[in-house]
Amino acid sequence: MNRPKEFDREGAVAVLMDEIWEHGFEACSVNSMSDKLGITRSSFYNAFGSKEKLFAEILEIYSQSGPGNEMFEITQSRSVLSSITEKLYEICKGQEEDKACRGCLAASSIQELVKKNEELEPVLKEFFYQNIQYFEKIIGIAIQRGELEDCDVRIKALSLQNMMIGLSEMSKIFRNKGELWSICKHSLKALALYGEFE
Amino acid sequence: MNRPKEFDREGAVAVLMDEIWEHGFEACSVNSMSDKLGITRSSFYNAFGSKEKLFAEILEIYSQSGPGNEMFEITQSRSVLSSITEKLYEICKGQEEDKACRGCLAASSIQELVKKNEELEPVLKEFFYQNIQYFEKIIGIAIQRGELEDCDVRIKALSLQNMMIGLSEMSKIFRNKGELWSICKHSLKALALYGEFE
DNA sequence: TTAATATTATACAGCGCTGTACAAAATGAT
DNA sequence: ATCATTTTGTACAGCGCTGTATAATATTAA
Repeated sequence: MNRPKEFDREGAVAVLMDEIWEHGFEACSVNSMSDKLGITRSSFYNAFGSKEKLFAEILEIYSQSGPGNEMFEITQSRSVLSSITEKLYEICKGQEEDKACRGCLAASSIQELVKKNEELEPVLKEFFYQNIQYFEKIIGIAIQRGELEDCDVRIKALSLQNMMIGLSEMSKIFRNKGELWSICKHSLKALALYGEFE
Repeated sequence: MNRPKEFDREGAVAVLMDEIWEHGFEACSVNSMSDKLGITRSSFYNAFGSKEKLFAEILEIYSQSGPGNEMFEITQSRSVLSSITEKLYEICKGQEEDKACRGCLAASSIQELVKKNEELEPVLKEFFYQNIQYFEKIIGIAIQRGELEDCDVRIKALSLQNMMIGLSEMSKIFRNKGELWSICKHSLKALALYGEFE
């Protein structure tokens, strides 16, 4: 009934996520992204609506696949703190090995979007609000299970988020092998959120 | 012997620091900055050489006046941890009150410069390296004075830096009154770097 | 007054980007 | 085969930005 798309939309979104992750939201023009995909700007606007709508879509995917909800794999049998610690270990290793120094997509976008993009600022904030809600939830579970002393759950969650955003940026500057994980490990222990794993 | 400048260079640098701090390095074009000062681009290039040289100059001033060396006022009579804590309290309060959500100039510039600006990347890194050196120094003093248990000074310094960079970005997202300081206080206590003040 | 010097003004030629508007092409249902 | 629909191609008109080059201007020492 209609002319079919000549490109794979899902694959395109993945490509553009990498582009924006690496070069940043502002540096990625509609022009350059269209070129990257080998399509025209017409097709871009037709498929994604706008750069903003595309980014919102990408952030949604990022929050499902990367960090975000169900970031830590919490199970009945496994220690919450170990789950947190292992995931952060993986993140540290990943960032140390990332030659492009991309850090966390959401954290890196704060500077470019807050107070600079009316449409995307609330989208990005919502991402972090949900993240914190999730952190609060699992920290609550850790307390219930007796893995963690009773404490202000929100402040603990925010402190963890704070540390993780810090890591994202630190990973771009301090590139000594193993150092990022040392910082993370020390900070987790300090926050009483460290658990041995494996 | 020569035609005098028709503008105050020192004042101009201060104005441009505010511009870049608020809008970011990339968003500030030579055009817009020249307009802001009411001078032509010729005069801009003549006075500052390039955007990059200007930024390096600004960062130098920032490191002397804002954070950076001698950030914490360490004296013989005063507790090192109290000095750290008080300074961070001031930073938190300042960021909470900052309507423009500017955060830390250096931290905010990481995303825009690392892997994106060959000339400024090393300048920005040097800023953080010096910062860490300074942190190591004062943490060493704290240990000497018995204010802090013996520990890996570098990791402690990096963890502090990590937390501070986190705060810079968190301050743009989480704007509840007093929350930033709560995070900071909790994290400082966790790192054993908290000291009462006043 | 003149010459030397530095600042400021004007202009150039080119680049990439924006969003839209309209035409062309490709498909499937009727 | 035609029609409706959607995607894709081409073009428009305008904007801001870049760095340099050359000319005009203002100052002061000689």
